[in-house]
This record gives sequence, C-alpha cells and structure tokens, in this order.
Amino acid sequence: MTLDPKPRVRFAPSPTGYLHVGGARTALFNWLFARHEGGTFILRIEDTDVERNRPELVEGILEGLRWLGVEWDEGPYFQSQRLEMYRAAAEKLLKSGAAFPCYCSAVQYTGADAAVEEGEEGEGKVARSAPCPCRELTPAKRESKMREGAPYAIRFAAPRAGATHFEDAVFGPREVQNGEIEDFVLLRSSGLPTYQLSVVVDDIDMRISHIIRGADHLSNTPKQVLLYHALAAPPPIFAHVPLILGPDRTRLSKRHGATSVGLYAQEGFLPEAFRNFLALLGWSAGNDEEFLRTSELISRFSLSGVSRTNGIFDRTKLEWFNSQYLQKLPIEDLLPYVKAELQRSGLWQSSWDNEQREWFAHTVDLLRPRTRLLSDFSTWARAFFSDDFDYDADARAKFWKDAKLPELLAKLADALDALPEWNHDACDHALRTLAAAEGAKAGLLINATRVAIVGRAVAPPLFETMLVLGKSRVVSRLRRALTALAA
RNA sequence: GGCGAUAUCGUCUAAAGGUUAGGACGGAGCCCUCUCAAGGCUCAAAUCCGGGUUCGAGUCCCGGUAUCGCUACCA
Repeated sequence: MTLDPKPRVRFAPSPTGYLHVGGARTALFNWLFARHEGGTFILRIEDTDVERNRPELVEGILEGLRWLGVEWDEGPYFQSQRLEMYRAAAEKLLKSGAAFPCYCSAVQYTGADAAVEEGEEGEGKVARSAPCPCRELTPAKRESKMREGAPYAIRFAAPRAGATHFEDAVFGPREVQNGEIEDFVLLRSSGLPTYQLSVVVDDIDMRISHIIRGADHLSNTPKQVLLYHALAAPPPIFAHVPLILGPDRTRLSKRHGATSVGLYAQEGFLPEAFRNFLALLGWSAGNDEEFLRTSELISRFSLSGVSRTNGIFDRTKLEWFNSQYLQKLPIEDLLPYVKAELQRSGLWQSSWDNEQREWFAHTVDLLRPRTRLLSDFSTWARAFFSDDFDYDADARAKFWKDAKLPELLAKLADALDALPEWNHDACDHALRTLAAAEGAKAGLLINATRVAIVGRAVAPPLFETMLVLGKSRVVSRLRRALTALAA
C-alpha cells in the first residue's frame, strides 16, 4: 500500500449560505494542518442538493476564504461536475451486492419521520422506522419493478451484525454496532448522489489522508467507513473538531448576530487577528500563549491540541485580539488596511500615498492605540482625515458647558493664529498662558478644544492632535466651533 | 424515544494521579493622565453531582444530571 508521503486535506463547503465562522474555522484548521505538515489543501464545493443550492453563493465563500488568507492548493472542484463518478460507484456497489434499489417513495419517508419527531410526550415511544423492505425484494419482484420503470433510489445494505471502528485523531478510537446503522441512501431517485456517497467517492479519488471536519459528522462517520470498505479503499484518518456555539449554547446561527466572515471583514477586523482568534477557539498550543501570528500558528498547530468541547463564540475576545493586532502590527503592515478602510468610506486621498505618506503613517500611529476596529479610523477618527465631521453629543454635553468657553476659544484661535512656529511646545505654551491669564483651568480649555477640533472626547493628546491637523485647520475649526457652541 | 459525545472561573483554556488549580477575555479597584484608550499593579471568579479505585483524583472506573450531535432521497 502506497500512501502520499505528505498529507492531503480538504475543506468542502456546500453553497447553501455564506461562509460562516464555523466553516471558516474548519477551513483554517485544515489549512494550518496542511501548512504545518507541508501537505496539500484542497477546496471542494459540495453542490449536490439542487433544492438548496445557490451557485451565486460560491464566489462569496471563495472571497471569504481569500480574506481569511486560507489559500487552497487544488480546486475548487465542484461535485455537480463529477456526477458520473458517483453513479459509477453506486452501480459498482449495486453489482457487488453492497447496495440495493429502493422503491419506497420519498414522500412516504419524510411523512413517517415527521410523525416520529412530533411524537407526543405522553406516549413518546414511537417505534424506530423499520429497515427498508426493498432490501428483501425477490429478484422477480425487482425485475417487474424495473420493467414498470418505477423510480428508485439506491440504498446501502448496511451489515446487520458486527461492529465498525475507526480512529479519530481528536476523539480517539471509535466503535459502533452495525445494527445501529440504517440502510442509508447513496443515490437519490433523481440520479444525484447523497452526501454520504459523494463525500466518500471524492475523498478516495482525491486521495485525502486526513478528514478534518465538524463534530456534527462524527455520528455519520461509521457509514462512510463502511463505504470505504465496500469500495475497497483504506479509510483516512478522521479528526472531528468541536462545534462553535452562540452565547446561549445553541449552534451558532444568524440569531446570534454576525456569523458570516464577510461581515467581520466589513466591520473592520484584521484577517490575521480573526485567524488568531479562530485558531484558539477549539485549539490550544498547550500553554499560555495567545498572541500567535500566523507563522507561529502554522509551526505550532497539531491535531493533538484540538479540544473535544464545543466552544462559545466570544465576540468581545475577538475584538480584543483585533485591538492587539492594531497595536502590535508594524505600521507598514497596518497602513494598507487603513487605506482600504478609508477608501471604502470615501475619505481616502491619493496624496497620502505620495508626498504626505509620512504624515499619514504618523497620524495612523497616533490614532491606533485607541482603536479596536479598522472602521474606527473612519468613524470616530474621521476628523483626522476629513473636514466634514460633526460634534459628538455626549462630548459637547460634557466639555462644552462652561459659559466662558466661547470667549476663551475665540481668544485661543487668535493666539494660535499668531504663533510664528507650529510645534508641540508652542501650542502647549500658548494655551496654558491663555488659561492662566483668563483664570481658567488648562484642562477645561484643553478638553473643550479637543471637541472643537475633532468633534469627540476620544482622541490623542491635544497638542499631538494639533500638530497632525496643522495650524490652519486648527484655527479655522476653532472658529467654526464658535457657531456650533452658540447653537 | 434510540445511539453517541462532552463536562475546570461568566467565556476561551492550562494543569500528560502529587501545584496555594495557572493564564487570557470580560468585571471591580488602583497607578498613569488634558479626554479616551493603551500600559502597569491588585482583587473577585471554576474542577456538574454521587459513589468507587488509590497513600493521594480535576485527571482513572461506574451511576446520575446537563448540554450538544446524529437518528433526511440536507450537508
């Protein structure tokens, strides 16, 4: 038996929605594992459910993965373009006797199941659905059904005795009694494969060595192992990762707020911060380290560090990670993200890429200690990039209430305007001298001035702020504030 | 209902039978301070319950409970 020396893994989303954080983490784990091992990461689109499929969603999923920095080495493959393979496999199983045609109607089936689901609590003992009777059909009966042209699905003839086992890299060795496994459908009457069939056929064909996927697939794995055996292929190593839950401990869904990675991108999260956060949800390096840049994640990642417990998605901690990256990223790494954010919000000016490059870098650096999201640069820090900003109501209420302010600010504007040199100490001195002469506290004037020139209470130290804004802006904004103050 | 998995601060986790059960987020407080952050320091906060095994159990075993998953011609 020859195996690829390097692992081959895959991420296989179905285009029934956007890329949600659970899928993103599964993709990330696969990718980290592949990169750590020097293996291959394959992308496969599982679009065999024509009812729920939304082909237009595929691009969004790819975009989400690209944003996350999870790059695939092969693919994307589409199952909808590989249907012949699944049919051939189903035929093969039919011929070998591992599968049989089933003439039960799909309508009957769902009806029966719904009844079981809705069973009254008083008499909740509804018998488990009986094994499919078609399995016992005589050859003659099958012949006649075939001649009638009756529609049929192909079901797997699950063994009635014995047990199936497999190895899970996270949950350990597993064994399931075959009697627990029903005669599941392989090929629908429409000729399209079910998940159980297509996933196994593809994983064999693509020579997948490790299947890393959500723990919701753990219970179905024995069926797939049975299929590997029936198709005479060695099963891969499985690694089921725990699920991501919402704050109420139910499976993460739209009800819990943003679950699409695209939304997090829009909100102003940095991909690397998001990656770091996601990697640590259900995986640990085995020690206290939390701030792990992507190269470190790759070198540290191991399936043995994957948790068995479902985890709750904690947005607050995600924001903390983001603020950490905002603080710690080398400024030249951060700048492109801020640029993109400003472009998105229509605040970007091309001069910041050229002659005012240094000014831009300095301003971003000044702002970033108090940012948590990239979008902060275009929201509360807007006044640093545009003259078009408003005055925050809370800031006005807090720092603009003193009756002497109109007079003080007018005088300050004049004093600053008269300054021969525009630097930190000159501004500082001018303001404090004025405050002293007028018998006002410097703090009063400083805080009121901050609101006047940037519209917020939240901003860098005042004189730093004055420097990056420049003299003419500061003076004109002070004068402009006089009108707002009067209003 | 059946089958299975899981269970350490509110949350994410560390502790490969022996620690005052550690760290981080969040919370509280202090320092710093021109605002807001950042940063530093301090505090509160956990082994689901009950039985075993062992000199010794968060760790191993059994039972209970809770939660989650599967039980589709969804994936």
